[in-house]
Amino acid sequence: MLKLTKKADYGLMALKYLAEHPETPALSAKDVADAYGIPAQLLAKILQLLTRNGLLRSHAGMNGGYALARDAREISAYEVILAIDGPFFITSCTKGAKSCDLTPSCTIKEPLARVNDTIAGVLKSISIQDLAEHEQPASRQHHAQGLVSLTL
Amino acid sequence: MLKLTKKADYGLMALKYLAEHPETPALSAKDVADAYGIPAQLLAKILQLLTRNGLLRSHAGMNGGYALARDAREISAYEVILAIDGPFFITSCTKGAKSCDLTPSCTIKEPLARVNDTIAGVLKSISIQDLAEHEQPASRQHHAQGLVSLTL
DNA sequence: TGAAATCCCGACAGAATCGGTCGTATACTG
DNA sequence: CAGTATACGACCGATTCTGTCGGGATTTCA
Repeated sequence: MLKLTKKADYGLMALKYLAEHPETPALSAKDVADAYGIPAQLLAKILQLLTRNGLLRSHAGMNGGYALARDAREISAYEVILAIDGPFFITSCTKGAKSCDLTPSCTIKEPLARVNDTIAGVLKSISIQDLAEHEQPASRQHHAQGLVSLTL
Repeated sequence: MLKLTKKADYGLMALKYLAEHPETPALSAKDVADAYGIPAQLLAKILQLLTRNGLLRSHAGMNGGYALARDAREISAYEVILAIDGPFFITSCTKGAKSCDLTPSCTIKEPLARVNDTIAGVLKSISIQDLAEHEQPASRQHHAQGLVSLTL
């Protein structure tokens, strides 16, 4: 659990790819899809989503394609994920400010909301630029206490 | 996206409930389920999972039920989620140390692995105790730079 | 010993979500 | 006008998730 959808992954990969090719004025969905072996039509839809949300600029016609709408430093992973997967919230009962569906139960959500915020914060702190040069963003100081990634 | 399954939610709620009732030697799955309006049989399975993973101790027979296997302070949200949902990883292609399926593509995962570690760290830092007394754990110093939870 | 309470666990069905495809319409280029 | 490309809705198959059922084992207690 707690994983990104493939779509979000694809989206991040695509933006990264665009960030790595600043010389070309635009890259088509197919170009990017081929570069990574991603289903082209699927990626196309994802890029359209990103365009709708203002992260990309698109241009139809020959030599058209997509380009970053802003500097790669100004686009966060958070925005990308939000644009593609919609608003996320770590808790399953997510009716905005509303409490849990029927039961007055989920007293658990206040603490988890802070976890959610923390995650969002980390995601916001990661830019496409950071992905492109894949090494420590170094701007981050939370090298997370020891973590050897238990993930089993 | 990026949300816990209901099972994990239920599991956390149940542990919290147990932590809040230290006087009783054991609570049955039904007791907890009724307290929150959770499907009893489903919760039963979840509690069994937690027992198998050493987070709970169970006792059959009349007046049997479940109790925390350790102090609430010594059980982290991370363990609970791990026990219920299995190992998670934020990236979708998660073949352990292996890289992405076919394509040599996912250069995106190294940075995201660090995000994953950060999330895991936060989750590890939250104990059932923290959930029970639902206020700032205060042990956390990353009050996450400003975050107003954009989650839309 | 027998009944009741309770945990244990595998199998399964319905629903939701996700991944991916198709078809068509629209826009731009030359 | 022809070709390239985006835009977008509909749809389907696969997986995952939620919840239920049924049968079994263990403990308590009368």
